[in-house]
Amino acid sequence: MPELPEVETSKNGLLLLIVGQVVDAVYLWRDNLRWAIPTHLNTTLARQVVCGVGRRGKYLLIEFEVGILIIHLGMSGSIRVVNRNVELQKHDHFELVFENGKSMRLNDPRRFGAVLFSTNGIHPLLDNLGVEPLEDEFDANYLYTKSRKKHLAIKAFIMNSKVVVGVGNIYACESLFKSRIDPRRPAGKVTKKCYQLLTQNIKSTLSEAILAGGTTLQDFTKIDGTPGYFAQDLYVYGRENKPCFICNGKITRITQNQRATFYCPQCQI
DNA sequence: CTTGTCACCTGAGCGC
DNA sequence: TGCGCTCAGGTGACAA
Repeated sequence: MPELPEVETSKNGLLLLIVGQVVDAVYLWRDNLRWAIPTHLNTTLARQVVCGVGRRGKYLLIEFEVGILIIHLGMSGSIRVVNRNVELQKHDHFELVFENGKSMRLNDPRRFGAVLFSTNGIHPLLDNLGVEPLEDEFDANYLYTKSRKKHLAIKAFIMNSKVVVGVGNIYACESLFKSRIDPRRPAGKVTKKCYQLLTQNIKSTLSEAILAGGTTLQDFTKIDGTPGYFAQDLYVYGRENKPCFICNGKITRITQNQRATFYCPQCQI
């Protein structure tokens, strides 16, 4: 579910709601998600003040003086901030209760997400991550240089978090469509001119999705539990056999690396 | 090193 | 209603 815009949407919500708040209690409603949740968090974070909320790729970073709480939403995770007396929902796995009576809850049905902790600001999962797509260093030259001699498909290339973080299945499909690039093209054969288009379209697609509050297909909700509205702006994702908005041809669905790819065979070459 | 596949897990939707 | 099947926003670990 959550790609970069969804994580950014969650981050922005948390910035408003939990920065400056003091942790009253930490609840681990189960001991693991994708990995074990550090059991010491209830003592480590007690009485700690949230000093900031950040994001690296699709990782949410909740900053304390004693370290950083690292949260990943996996495929089906979402975060809500509610009053602490609100009843727990099914799949609420982790909870930070604050002294102001609010509670931040991580809900994740499929449990591909993660809750981790770093005392020194570094973590193996955050090492070796590629550039942020909305930063200036992510440009045509970067992708062009990185892709030379690569034989894998352009779609897999831009979804590789060691190249650029935060571009998931939806936005990869959408950005390639807007750039009129066939998702199957070998990354190493894509011209710099095409990469110019592609980097611009990745940036604009992600930015617009952030403004719309992310894409809600099934699980994702914003901090207040309401859905994002970017789904109504999708050109190809989930539109198999529907007419292309540009040429009226049929949107096609193929499988690449066991992930669905949607594209227009007429427009994308 | 590069590329592709599997695994992790629950739930929705569909055909029968 | 219910069963069995397919599919779903991610990504680390491993195989070839």
